[in-house]
This record gives sequence, structure tokens and C-alpha cells, in this order.
Amino acid sequence: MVKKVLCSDQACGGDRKGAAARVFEAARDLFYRRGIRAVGVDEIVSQAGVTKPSLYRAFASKDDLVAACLTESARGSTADLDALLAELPDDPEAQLRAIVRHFARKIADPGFRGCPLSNTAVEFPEPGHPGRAVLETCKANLRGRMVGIARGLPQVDAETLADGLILLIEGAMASHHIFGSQGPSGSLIACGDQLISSHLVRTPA
Amino acid sequence: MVKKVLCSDQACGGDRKGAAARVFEAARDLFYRRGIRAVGVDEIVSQAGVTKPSLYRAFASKDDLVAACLTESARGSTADLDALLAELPDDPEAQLRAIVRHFARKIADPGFRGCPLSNTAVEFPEPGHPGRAVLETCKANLRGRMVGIARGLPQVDAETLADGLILLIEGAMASHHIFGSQGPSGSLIACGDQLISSHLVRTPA
DNA sequence: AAGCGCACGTACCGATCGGTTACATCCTGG
DNA sequence: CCAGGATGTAACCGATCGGTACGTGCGCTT
Repeated sequence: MVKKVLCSDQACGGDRKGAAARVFEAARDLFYRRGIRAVGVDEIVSQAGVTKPSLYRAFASKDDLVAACLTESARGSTADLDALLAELPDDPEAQLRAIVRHFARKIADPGFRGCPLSNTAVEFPEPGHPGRAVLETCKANLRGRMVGIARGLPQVDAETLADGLILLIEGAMASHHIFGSQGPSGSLIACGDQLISSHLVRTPA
Repeated sequence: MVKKVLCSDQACGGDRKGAAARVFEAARDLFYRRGIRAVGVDEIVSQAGVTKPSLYRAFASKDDLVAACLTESARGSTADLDALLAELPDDPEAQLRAIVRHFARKIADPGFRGCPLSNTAVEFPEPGHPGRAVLETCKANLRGRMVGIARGLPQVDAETLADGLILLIEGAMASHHIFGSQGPSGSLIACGDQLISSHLVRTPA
């Protein structure tokens, strides 16, 4: 039963993962780096080292592939947040500061090119696009959790604080597109910390 | 000399502005509402009520048209800022608060669909795109002016305050794509005011 | 009224888009 | 050794992409 397997999907050679997985990885990479609309299916299959029918055997359409990529991004993002918060139980202030630092770290990565979910929201304004539901749910979840954490802080306007941090984080990711790594996104941690602290010292009117 | 003119470009019928101007207007509208890559030249000329050669007689390429639209957006944005700041001379704090309110007002507009310049930065990551130079210059200009204003405030870290406000503003425009008008962008003014105030009460370390 | 020149439209180009077909091949598990 | 699933090959589809050669009609000048 557990004999050889030889090349199922654990480390084997590097490109022996099945056409579907390779398409998926290539699509995630290309969509993220270059934008979804800018990348055609031919380029995806080319980078994946497979052929077009393999793509369409695994995914019903390009939109379907896009939605799958977004779902994975959302899943990973939520998992990251879970892991982060689990390390700081019962400390809302530290959790909020850690969230800000988490995003600052991601933004500082050399390959950072914005949030895949936020980018998609810009590329696809049409409310009905299959990817939008995924992204809106994920972002709403993040917002909800941040508000919940902020509620654990005494005498603060939880919604305004959480929204303020979200604005800073989304703004840092957006301005990175414009200014690169030398822009306002470098002030994210300082601004986030200051916003949190300013909410703690006195309850706003 | 000044006889009739009949239909040069002052109010005449409504659609007698010359093919170039109509193409330009249609392109600005479509690019903004639906995204640049999502809109083809056929759709532009169709909405403009002209034909394709008219577009290409006025603009060398679609990229050229994109750059022209962005240049106009940048010009308008800078002019708005000029007008705003001119009304509050010698009052840096009021100027910063006014800038935040200015963007909050734009975001609250029913037709708001993000900043055309920031959206383009997401759609076109390639550093060489003709539109990027326009957008980067305009945003760098805004940042420079905000830092300059913040420097007029005694004992504040001008760069961090200006960057923080930029993050909030960009974040509000970005999160509007995701959450619409009911999202965190509604907290922009409250967060901006609080960030400004928190810088004024005590100089950060 | 004649003629000139501009502004515009008709019709078309090759390339690429997302997506599909029918069939050959290979590798694996039984 | 053989059957079946997974993959590749290669050709093809209609639609749309950005872009263009060429014809036409209108208004202005003389």
C-alpha cells in the first residue's frame, strides 16, 4: 500500500505535481505579479509547462481559475491571521499591534505587489464577478475580527480604531504600488502604533 | 472674421465638440468606471459616437490615450488641492484636516470608484508604462506638499504624520473598492483627525 | 461656382483572446 | 500484461484585440 508512490506529490523532482497543480501555481504567480487581465491562458500553460486542454480539464474557465486562486489567497491570509493571534491570547492591544506588524512584514518582502484580493477588487469592479464574493468575504472577516479584538480594549471606539488600522494597512499596500518600498508604507508601523496608543490614552468623544 | 463659426466648440448642440474631445471624454469615463484593461478601443469610439480612425488621428495609441487621461486626472487633482489650500493660508493644521475632508467628500460621491491614478498603478505594474510616470509624479507631488505643510506644525514628525494621512486616504480609496460606502472608508475623517491631534499633543519619540 | 483640404466614416488587417475538438501517448495499478 | 486515467499534440473555433489604407462629404476660400 505504501510502497513507492514514486511521484505522487511529495518532493520528487520539482515538476511532478500533476498538471492541475502546476497550472494553479503558475496562475497564482502570474496573476499576482502582472495582474489578472494582463495574463492570458496561453501564458499560464506555457509557464506551467503544460498544454491548454490540461488547464480546461482542471478548471471550467479562466474566471474559475481566478476564483480558485483567490480562494487560496483568502485561505492563506486567514490562516496567517489565526496563527498570529493564537500566539498572543488575551492581549488585544498586542494582537492589534501584531497585525499591523504582520502586514508591514509582508509589504517589506521584495516580491510584494499588493494584496491579491485588493488588487482584484480594482481590476474587477463588476459586482457579479466570481472572485468578488471570495474577496469580500475574506476582507469582511478580517474587519470583523479586528473590531472584535478592539472591543476587548476598555473605553475605546472599537469600530473606529479597527477601521483606522484597516485604512492604514490597505493604504500601505496601495501606496506600495505607487511609491514602492521607499514610500509612505514604510511608516505603517509607526502610524499604526500611534493610532492604537492615541485611542488608549483617552476615549474619543 | 467672427462671423458664424456655427459649431466650433462653445455650446452648440451638446455633441459638437470634435471627435478628439469626445473620444477623450468617453475614454476617461469608461477607463474609470470599468478599468483600463477591461475597455477596448471599439467600446470607447462607440460610446463617443465616433469611429476608430478618429481616435487614432488624435492619439497615437491606446497607451497614449491612457496617458492623456491620466495627465488630465493628475492636473485636476493638483488644481483641486491648490484651490483647497489657498482657502486656508498659514494654517497647516486646518490645511491637513481639509485635505482629509476633501478626499472623504470625493469618496462619498456615488460614482466614486477609487483614485484613477492609484487604480492604474494596480492595473499596470510594469515600470515602463507611459501612464506610470504621470501618476508617480502626481502622487509624489501630493506627498511632498503634505510633508511641507506638516513641517509648519511645531514639534511634529512631519514625514510620519504626512505619510500616515496618505496611508489613511489611500486606504480609504482602496477599501471602498472592497467594502463600498459602508466600509472602513466612512471612518476616514475621524481617523485622520485623531492622527493629526495625536501628533499635536506630544512629539513622538 | 469651382476647387481645395480637412474631418470623418467604411471596411479591413493580422494577432491574440478564451475555449474546444479528436486523437496519440505514457505511466501506473491491478 | 493489460486496462484506464492522466497528459500531450495539433489543429481549430468565433470573437475581440489594437491598428490602418482608403474613400467620401462638407465647409471654407477664391
